[in-house]
Amino acid sequence: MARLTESEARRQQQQLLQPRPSPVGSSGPEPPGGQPDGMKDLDAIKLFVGQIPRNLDEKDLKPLFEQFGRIYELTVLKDPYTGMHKGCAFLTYCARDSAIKAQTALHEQKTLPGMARPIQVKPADSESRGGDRKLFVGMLNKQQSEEDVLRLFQPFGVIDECTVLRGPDGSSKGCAFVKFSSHTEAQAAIHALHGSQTMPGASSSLVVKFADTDKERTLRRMQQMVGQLGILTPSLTLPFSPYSAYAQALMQQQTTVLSTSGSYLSPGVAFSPCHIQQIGAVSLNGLPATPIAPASGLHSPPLLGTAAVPSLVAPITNGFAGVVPFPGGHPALETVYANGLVPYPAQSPTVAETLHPAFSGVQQYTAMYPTAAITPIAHSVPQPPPLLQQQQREGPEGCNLFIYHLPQEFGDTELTQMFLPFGNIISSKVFMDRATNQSKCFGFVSFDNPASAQTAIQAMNGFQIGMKRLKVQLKRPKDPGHPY
DNA sequence: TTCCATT
Repeated sequence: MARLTESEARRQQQQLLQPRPSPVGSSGPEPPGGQPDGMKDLDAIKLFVGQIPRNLDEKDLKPLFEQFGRIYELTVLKDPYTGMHKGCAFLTYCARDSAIKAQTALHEQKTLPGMARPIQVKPADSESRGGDRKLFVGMLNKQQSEEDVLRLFQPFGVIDECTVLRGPDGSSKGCAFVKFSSHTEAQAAIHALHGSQTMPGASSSLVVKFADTDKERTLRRMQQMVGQLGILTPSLTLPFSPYSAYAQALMQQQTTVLSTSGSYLSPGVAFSPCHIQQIGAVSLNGLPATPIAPASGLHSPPLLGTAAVPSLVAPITNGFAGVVPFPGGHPALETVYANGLVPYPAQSPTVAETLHPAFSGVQQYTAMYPTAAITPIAHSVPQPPPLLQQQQREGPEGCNLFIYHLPQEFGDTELTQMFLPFGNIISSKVFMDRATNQSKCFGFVSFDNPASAQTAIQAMNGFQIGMKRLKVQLKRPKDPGHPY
């Protein structure tokens, strides 16, 4: 709560500062009251500025850019809900010429303190018409540099940008982005190059396709997380499947993307609304929830609960691909789906029809997972941080969720895992009945930022598990004015 | 084998 008021105050302060002193480059004093922010040229260019340290705001950045001309508008991009600095900004000079000078002088030329990569100063996406022109290039070999890729693509048009993706150590990830000046050129390159050759050492032929959109990227990430959850928690996968929840969350995330092209989904994670209902039907029919969980059935195996979850947090929160401890998919996971649980006919079979094959799928799955198979995974995680052990730490206001209508079988671990994809979880707790040691079917999850909480609400509120629908809403803030 | 951010 302190954060919001702070940022509001800052915003107000900035507004007060609006009638600012005349910029360095301008001649003579401003006419009082006149020319509020000046006029911008009709052909002015809006610039995108990237790689800005998050502790710099407009007033910190102004001096850097003013030396190239009078600034018409400079806006640091912030998350609309949290006010969190996004590390980039939009900049428009009054004069087109200033923008060009700034781009020439600064783009990739200077690295701001604390940044790993040089500052980006280039026309904003909104400035360029012409839709898709950025390509993803896969199946390069790791020796190929930007120059090599450039050589490959130059014949098809003007290349605005060419980046080989690299790991933290600078080694190539075997793929690249190439941005052409037009969609047509990009299309031509795809046509000519995709599958055209196999780079020495690459496992298959060159991939050239349009790069993922933001939406596709988000989806892809969630899918990766879903995959990891399945690997980490085989005992939880069925029948109260986080899969079904995530599947629906995924469905909600995407609007038209998947409905038109589901081709890039792997079979194992391709869901349809029909399949989700099937999974729901299974759970409401009272299948044993966690076949290899300890006797109580209320808690997950400690190894999973304490070790596996934090290991998942790392890649989500800091994006270090290198720390993901479980490369590749899991064959057993495929098996479940291959054995008829998910791929039902689309007709809407009766409950009786769905129950049997689903049940056999469960049996088969658990049979392949003696606990011994899980243990090495948990052990591979060094120093399990006591993430779940800590007492209910509340997040800031707006970060804490109340979740009701949880399945009886859900414990803290399940709750945590269900909400992991939406952000960094500070704490999560399912409330238990003291007398019976049974879940009260509600709990709390705290994120470290309100945006994650909102995302989680959007994705999970109303989600159907079995006969119940989750209620996911902000926890009522403790109001000191109303002690009761 | 999908990136650092695009109001």
